[in-house]
Amino acid sequence: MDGSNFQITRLTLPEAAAERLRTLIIEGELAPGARLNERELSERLGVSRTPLREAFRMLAADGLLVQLPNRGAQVVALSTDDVRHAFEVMASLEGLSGELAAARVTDHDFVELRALQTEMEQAHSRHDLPSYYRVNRAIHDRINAIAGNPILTQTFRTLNTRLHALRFRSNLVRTKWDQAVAEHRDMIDALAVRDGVRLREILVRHLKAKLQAVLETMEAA
Amino acid sequence: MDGSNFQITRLTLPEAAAERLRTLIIEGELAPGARLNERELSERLGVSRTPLREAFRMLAADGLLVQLPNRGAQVVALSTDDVRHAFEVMASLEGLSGELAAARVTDHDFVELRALQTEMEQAHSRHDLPSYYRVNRAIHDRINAIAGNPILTQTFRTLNTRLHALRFRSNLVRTKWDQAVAEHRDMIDALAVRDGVRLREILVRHLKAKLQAVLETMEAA
DNA sequence: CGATTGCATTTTGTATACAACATGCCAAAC
DNA sequence: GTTTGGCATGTTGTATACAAAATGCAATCG
Repeated sequence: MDGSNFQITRLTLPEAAAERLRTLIIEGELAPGARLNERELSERLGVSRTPLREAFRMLAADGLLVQLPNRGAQVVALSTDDVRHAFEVMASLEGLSGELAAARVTDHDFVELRALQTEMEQAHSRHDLPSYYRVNRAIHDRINAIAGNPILTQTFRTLNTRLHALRFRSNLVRTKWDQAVAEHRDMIDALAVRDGVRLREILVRHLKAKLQAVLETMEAA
Repeated sequence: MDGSNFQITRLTLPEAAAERLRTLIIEGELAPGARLNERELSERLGVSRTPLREAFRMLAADGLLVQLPNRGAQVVALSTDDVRHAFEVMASLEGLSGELAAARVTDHDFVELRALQTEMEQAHSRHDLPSYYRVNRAIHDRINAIAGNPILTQTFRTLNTRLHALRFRSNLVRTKWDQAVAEHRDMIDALAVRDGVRLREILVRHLKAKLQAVLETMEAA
């Protein structure tokens, strides 16, 4: 990785449509359970029905839509059980990710992670939630990258995308936030001594806590 | 579940096309790396290009095809690293599956598994490889079902489908086969005493052995 | 009054014509 | 001789017309 990436990426029309729909779903513009009328949507997006249908298929593969034969597509409505199941799998994958990362982490990676950790603590003390989420994601992505298993990364990302449709961010109580930051400190420490087993444990526990927070948010709504 | 299922399932045209393509890929009729010409394939399948394209999108989501913009679809060619990575993730998921299954297994499940185990041993002593594979798969599916996490099942199935494109079955050396059967016995034993940790270990080890066998087959070819 | 059947309307599914793009070849320029 | 530009050809991408299926409503029958 040398950082210089000159590749220009033109999105294909179906990709662009899928991208747009994805944000519409995640931002709640298209509510869970909503039926998507092809003609209407194609007009709203300024795209004909053919590429829109391909976008539907992509989003269905992501688990963001379900397609019923002859009855079109609708936005998935996740049950609390779905969320529990997804987190169960994600915890396992994060654990694996941590174990692999501990085995492969380089000093250079470590410097980067420390920097991110500092950034996170600053966001925390500033009560800057958006920055916190951004850095949080960056740290987890970084660990995932260090693990060096693209299939793991992709599998995890897919599950994560599904859950994003919940928009559970926003209400994070103080004590949980403090705890999460502390857990991140522990993660970096475990990585520093390359203790894969401990890192796995921390990550699994971390996700369990997150699941609880998400379930509480869901119940509130 | 009452067993009586009257639902008739008509596959949609894209689904049917995808199904057909899937077997063509798995059976090697469409070789890894092969480019799929839309017009030609649509004629061979007796389907127009529109549903065929939707089938492409589904298979691309499964990871069986890659789609390059304006350059069509081609069958993925898995590298040994891809296989290693996939197995790494699958081992983790199987482990989780075992852990969950041990916590939830009922006596009735257990009777079924014992029956399958007996069937497997018979196939083994008959040197009946096809039956062995069938029962093997049934056992793993059963454990997965007992685990009771549909998202886990689906995630696992997706990864498994990708690997099936390799067609690594066939040459299984005697010692490995003996070992695999013994491992299955251990699995059932671990389930019997609901020892999730041990079941996890066995499953992870089991998959590691399978990976070795697959890599050897790949190198031979 | 309730259930059922047929019809009208809406919506999705498929085929196909046309547009945009990629690719390979050849000629011209340097 | 190598590179560049233009053209011809084939292949993918998109829009749209038409077919098939579902849905809602009203009329009819019990």
